[in-house]
Amino acid sequence: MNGKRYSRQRELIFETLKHTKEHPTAEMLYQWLKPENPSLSLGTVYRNLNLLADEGSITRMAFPVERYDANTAAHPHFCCQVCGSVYDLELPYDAGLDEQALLASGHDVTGHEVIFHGTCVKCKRLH
Amino acid sequence: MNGKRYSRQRELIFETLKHTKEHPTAEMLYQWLKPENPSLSLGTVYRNLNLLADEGSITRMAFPVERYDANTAAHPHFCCQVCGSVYDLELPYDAGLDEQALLASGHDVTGHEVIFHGTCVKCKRLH
DNA sequence: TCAATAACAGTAATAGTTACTGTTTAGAAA
DNA sequence: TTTCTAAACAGTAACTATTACTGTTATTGA
Repeated sequence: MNGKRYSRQRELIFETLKHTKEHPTAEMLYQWLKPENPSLSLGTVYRNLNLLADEGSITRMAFPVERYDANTAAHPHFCCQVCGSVYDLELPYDAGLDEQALLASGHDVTGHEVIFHGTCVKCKRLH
Repeated sequence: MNGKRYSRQRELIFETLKHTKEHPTAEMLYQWLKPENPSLSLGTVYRNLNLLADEGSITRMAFPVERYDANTAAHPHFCCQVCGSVYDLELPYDAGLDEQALLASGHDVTGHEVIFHGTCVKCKRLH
C-alpha cells in the first residue's frame, strides 16, 4: 500500500537526464521541459531530482555552500556526509593527472580538485 | 593613487582562515569573529573572501549550484571556468585512492570525486 | 593636516532551494 | 469498473546563501 508510485514527471526528468551530457541544473531541466510540459512545476523538478539522487539513480555534484581555505597549495579534501565537516588530506597532488585530462579532452586544464566523501572519524565514534 | 588599501577586517579574516583547519563558510567566519568585533558585517566577510580568493591568497571550494548526472558510474568532470559548462572525462576511476585516503585520515571513505578546471575547447576557440 | 576614495556597516535585493496548501491522479481494493 | 486513499502534483510562500546598494568611516598620498 505504501510505496513509490509511477510519475510521468519523474520519468520525464530521468529520461532527459539520461540523454544529455550537459550535467544540467534543476533550473536548466525545468527550462528544457517547460515548453512541452507547460504545467510542470520547478518544485517538482527539485523534488524528483532529490528522490532520484537519494535512491541512487542519478548523482548530485556539488558542495551545498562555498567554503574557503587559506592553504592554497593543491591538496585533496574529505567531506563528511554526516556532519558536513571538511578536512584536509595529506595526500600528494598528482600533477600528471592534469596532463592526462588534457590529452583525453582537449580542454585547457589548469588544475583539479579531489573530494573524498564518507563518514568522518568523529561521526563514526558518535554514530 | 589607485590601489588596494589596508583593512583591519581583511587582515582579521585572512589570519583567522590561516589558523583554522575547518574550511569555514563565510557565515562561520562571521559567527566566529562577530563576538570580538561587534561592528563586523557579513557583507564585509563575503567581499573580503572574494577579494582574497581573486588575488589567490585563499582558495574557493565549490560549484556555484548543484548539477545532476544520470551516469552514476564514477567518472571525473571538467568544469569550464569561462562558460561554466561541465563535461565528462574519459579517465579511469582510481579506486586505490580511496584506500590511500582511509590510511592517511582514518575516515570511512566511500568514494571520491575529481573535478578538473580550466578553459574548455569551445571557449578556447571563441577566446 | 586634509582631501579623495577604498573599505566599511547596515540593509535591500537576488538566486537557488525547500516547505506548505489545496488539487489531481496512480493504483489497490471493493 | 468504480471508489477511495495517499503519493505526487502545481502554484506559491518561505528560507538560505550571496551580492548589490547607500550613506558613513578611515587609509593614505599630497
